[in-house]
Amino acid sequence: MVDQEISASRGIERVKISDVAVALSLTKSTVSRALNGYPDISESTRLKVRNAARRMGYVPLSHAQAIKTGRVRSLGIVWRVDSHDGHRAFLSDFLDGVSRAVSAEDWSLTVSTADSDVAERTTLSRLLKERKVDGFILPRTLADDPRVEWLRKEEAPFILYGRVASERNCSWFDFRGEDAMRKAVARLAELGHERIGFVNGDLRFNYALLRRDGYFRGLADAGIDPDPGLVLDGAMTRESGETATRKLLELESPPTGIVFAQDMAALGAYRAAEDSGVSIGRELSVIGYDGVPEGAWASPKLSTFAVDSRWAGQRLAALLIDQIRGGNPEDLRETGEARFLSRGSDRPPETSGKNLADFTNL
Amino acid sequence: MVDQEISASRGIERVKISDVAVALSLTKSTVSRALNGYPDISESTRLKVRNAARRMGYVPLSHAQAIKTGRVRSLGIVWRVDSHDGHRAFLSDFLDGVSRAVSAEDWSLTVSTADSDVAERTTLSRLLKERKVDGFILPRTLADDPRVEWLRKEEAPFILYGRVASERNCSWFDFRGEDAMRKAVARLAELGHERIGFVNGDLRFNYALLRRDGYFRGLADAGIDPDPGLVLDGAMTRESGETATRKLLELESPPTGIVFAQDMAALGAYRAAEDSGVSIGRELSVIGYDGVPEGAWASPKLSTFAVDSRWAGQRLAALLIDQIRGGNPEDLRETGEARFLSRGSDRPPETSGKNLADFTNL
DNA sequence: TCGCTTGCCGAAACCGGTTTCGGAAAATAT
DNA sequence: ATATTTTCCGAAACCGGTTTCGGCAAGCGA
Repeated sequence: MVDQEISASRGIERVKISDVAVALSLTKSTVSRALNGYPDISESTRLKVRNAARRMGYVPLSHAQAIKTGRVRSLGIVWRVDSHDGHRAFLSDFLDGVSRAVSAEDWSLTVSTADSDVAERTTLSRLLKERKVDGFILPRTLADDPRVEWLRKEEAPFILYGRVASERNCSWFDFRGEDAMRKAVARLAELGHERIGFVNGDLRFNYALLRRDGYFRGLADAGIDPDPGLVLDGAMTRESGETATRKLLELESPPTGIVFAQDMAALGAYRAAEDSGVSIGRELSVIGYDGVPEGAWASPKLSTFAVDSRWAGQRLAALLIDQIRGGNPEDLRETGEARFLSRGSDRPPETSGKNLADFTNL
Repeated sequence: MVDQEISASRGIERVKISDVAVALSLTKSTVSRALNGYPDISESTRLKVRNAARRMGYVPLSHAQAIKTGRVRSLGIVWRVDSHDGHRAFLSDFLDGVSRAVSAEDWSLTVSTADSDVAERTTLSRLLKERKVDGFILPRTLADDPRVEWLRKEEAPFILYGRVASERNCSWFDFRGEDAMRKAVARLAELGHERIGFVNGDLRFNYALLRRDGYFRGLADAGIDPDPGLVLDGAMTRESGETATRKLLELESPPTGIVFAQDMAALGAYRAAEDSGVSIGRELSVIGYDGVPEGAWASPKLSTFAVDSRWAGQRLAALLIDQIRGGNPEDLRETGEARFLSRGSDRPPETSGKNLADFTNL
C-alpha cells in the first residue's frame, strides 16, 4: 500500500471519527475502542478500523480526546533566562532530546521562559490550571527546591533534571558530576599535581554540593590534605571564573591545577592566566565540566567532562511520560556519566620553578 | 481584595464553569458569555461573574474551549538542529521573546525539533492534524521555501522569520541584514579600505541573497568596483569562515577588510589570520553580523551588527496571533534594524606595507 | 435441548466548555 | 394604554472524542 501522503487537510473538511465509523458501518464507539486497543474488539475489526483510519487520514484531535481523558499528551518546561549564559549552549541539544522522546510517543512539548522565581511559579500554575500540560520537566534543581513541594501539593507529575536532598517520592535524571570531579582530581594527582584548586558554581544548586563532595573525595583518594584556601564557589560565567582564577593565582603558594565545576568558568581562567603570564597547560592545568563547544576553540583546548544534554532531555521526557502513565516516581530515577575529553589543558606540573623555590624558602 | 493565591488545585476538585454558575444562580452559558465579552450581558452581571470567577479560582480548560472554538491558543515552532551551531546561541533569547508575547495573550508555545526536511514536514503535519497548535513560526527562511506553499495549501496560519521572494499572502518579521552589510562596507570604505571582501552564508537562505545585495550596494555607494574574486559564500561556521578567510588572504592582492554575513564565520577568520601572521584590526579589518556573545571574548573584540533575537521572537509571535485572529497577513510584516557594535576589529588599513610594494612592482 | 458463559459490538451518557435560539421583562415608541 | 423594540438571560444543541452499560449471538458444558 502506498504511504499516506503527508497532508493535514484543514480547510478541506477534516476526517473525524464518525466519518471512519460510517465508512465501515460501525459506531464511533467501536472505532474509538479499536484504535485505543480495548480488549473487547475482535482482531479482524481492529485491523479493518486501523487500515481505514490510515487510509482516510484520520487523526484524533488531541484536545477532543483530552476533554474526556484529562490528558493532553504534552510535557511542559519552564526555562530560566535570568541566570548566567552557562547553560544556554545546551538548550538546543536538550530540547532536541526532549522533543525526540516526546514525539516518539506522539506527545508534544510546551516551552515557556521565566526570569524570576515568581514568574516561574506563575507560569507553572497557569500551564497546570489551563491544563496545557500533563507534567513538568524541572531544570536547574536547587538543593532545597520549593518547586518540588509546591508541585507535590498540586499533585502534578514532574521530574527533576538534577537530584534533591529530600528524596521522598520524586523522580529525576542527572549526570553524576561528583564522579567527574573525583576523577578530575585523580587525574591531576596522577599527573603529579599536589596543590589542586576547585572553583565551584553557586552552592544553592544541588549539583554544586555534589561536585564539591566529589572534589574532596578525589583529594582523599589521592592522599592529599584539603586546603580550604584553594576552594572557591559562585563561578558560573567567564567573568567570575576569571576573577576566581586570579585569586587563586595570587595566593602565596598557588595551585598548579584547578578543577572547575563549569566550563564557562574554566574558560575565564584562560584570560586570567594570560594576564598573569601563566600559560595554561604548561604552568597551570585546568579541567572543566560540561563540554561546551567553545572549549574546543580555546588554546590549548579545554580538557573537560562532557555532558550529553540530548540524552538527558530524552531520558527526562521518557521517564516523565512513564510516570504520568502511572509509574511509581521512585522507580523512575536515572543517572548518567560525563565523558572525559582529554585535550590540551591538563598536563604534568612544571617541576623546576618558582613554586619549588618558594617552598624551600619556608 | 487579597490576591488570589497561586494554586492550581488539581487533585482537590477543580472549579469548573458550572460551579461558578451555580454559585451565582446563573447558567453556565451566561457565565461563559460574560467571561468572553459577549455584548448581550449586562455590565453588572459581567462584573459579578468576573469577580466570582477570580475569587473561586476558575480557569477554563484550554482543550475544553478548543473543542468548540477550534482554537487551542498555542503557537508552534519546529527548530532545525541539523545545521551549523550558528544560531544556537540565539535560541534562548528567541524563545524568551516568543514566550513573552505568547504569555501576554494567555497563549502557549509548542516546540519541536527536526533534523531534516522530511522530519520537519512530518512534525508540522502532525502538530497541525492533532491540532496542537493554531499556527507556526518558521525560522530559517529559504529563498524559495517549500514550507510556504505547503502550509498555504493546508490553510494553516504561519509567519516567517525572514522574507521570501514570492511575497503573495504571507507575513514575516526580519532584520534588514542588507542594510547592515551596506553600512559595513561604507564603514570600511570610510576608514580607507579599498579592497573589501565579503564572506557570505549559504545562498539557499534568503538572507544571504539580501546581504549580498547590500554588500554590492555598499561598494557602489563608495564608488568601488566590485571584484568577484573577493566574494565567497557558504561560510556559516568557524571552520568554514577560517578556510574562506585563508583563501582571501592567499590572493595576490588580498583584501584589507572583510565583511562577514555571520559572526561565527568572522570568528573563524581570527584563527586564519593568526596562522598567516596577520593581525586582526591592524592588518585585516573584520566586521561581522549577528552579535554572538563569543564576539566579545575574541581579541580584538569583534565589531559586528547585533541582532535582537528576543525582539524578533516577540514580534513574530504577536504578529502571528494577530493573523490567527483574522488579521490580513500582508498587513503583518515588520522589519528591524541590526545595531552596530563598534569594537576592535575594524580600523583604518595600514598604508605602508607589502601590498603597496606589490602594486608598484606590477 | 437448555442454561450459562464469552465474545463482540451498539446505544447512550459524558467530558467542560461555547454558541445559537427564543422568550420574558423592561424600555421605548405610538 | 397598547404596540414595538431592546435588553438580558435561560434552555438546549453542539463540538469530537471516550467510556460505561447492556444485549445479541455464538460457543460451551451438562
